[in-house]
Amino acid sequence: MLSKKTKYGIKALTFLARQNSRKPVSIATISKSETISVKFLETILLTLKKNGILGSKKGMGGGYYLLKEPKDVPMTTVMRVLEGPIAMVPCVSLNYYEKCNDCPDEDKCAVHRLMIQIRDNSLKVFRNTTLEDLTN
Amino acid sequence: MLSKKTKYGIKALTFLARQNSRKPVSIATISKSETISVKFLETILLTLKKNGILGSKKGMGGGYYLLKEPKDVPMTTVMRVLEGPIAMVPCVSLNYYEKCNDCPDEDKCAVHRLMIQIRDNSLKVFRNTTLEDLTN
DNA sequence: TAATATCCTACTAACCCTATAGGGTATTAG
DNA sequence: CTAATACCCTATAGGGTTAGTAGGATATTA
Repeated sequence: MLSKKTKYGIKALTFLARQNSRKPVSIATISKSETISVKFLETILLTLKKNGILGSKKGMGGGYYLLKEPKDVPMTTVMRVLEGPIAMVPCVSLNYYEKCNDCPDEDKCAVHRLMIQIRDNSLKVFRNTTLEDLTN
Repeated sequence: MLSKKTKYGIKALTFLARQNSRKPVSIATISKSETISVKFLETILLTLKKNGILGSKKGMGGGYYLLKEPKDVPMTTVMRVLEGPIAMVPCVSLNYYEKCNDCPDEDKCAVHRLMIQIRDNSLKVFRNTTLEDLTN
């Protein structure tokens, strides 16, 4: 299941990507437009900022803005920041690999081989989709 | 993330699929071979039975066995029984559809359109993979 | 009748997710 | 200089799910 955090995060990013200019947009504005709790959205945008996807400006006229052009933000990056690993099991994760404590031989593990296929397909989609693609 | 329940379930099913005969195999036997807690495995096999994937026999020489040939058990069925919906969000689920309370127009929702692609790719893999494929 | 093995429900401890609270800090306008 | 705006940051609470356990009931076989 996709977390609300990720869902809201993607919606907010898409909203920002749709803006004509890259001027800061306040949390309140995004919150209203996308029907997301202000406080919850605040924490989400903060993690997007800490992970180099958004920039911010404080004070009057401040808000959040994209650091890159929407076409240069692949969904792999967004998903990893918000949702964590793209793989369904740690033993097939590229960025967060972890060995299973059961399972002596990964190559012979049915779950392992099945989940590699799922991971590869998901990766293909996320890699080939940018924020720009989501604005249409 | 794939739940342990699903992971163990798939391993147990694969173990059963690898048997030459369709004679009952006891929980204890599967438990030892796959390093899964007996009690936990018990509940998993029970749900597989209740959902028509496994049959069982009580008493001495009893155990669980596949009701169909491995090649006739697609992973879509297994995943839905153990893990639930294949889709990452209810609004793109075929079997467990649910409308989002935010989001007035699904066709215009970025998350919706992205997750349909993920669902379609996962479905393709699960549909084209049977228990037999996992035994190799 | 004793041994084997599934059946079934309930329970608990741990963990994660969602959301909120409450104050701190930087910036801008007047 | 001051007030208003809006982000920054940490902590926490409540609810839900997951992983695993307990303990007895029931059916089958030898």
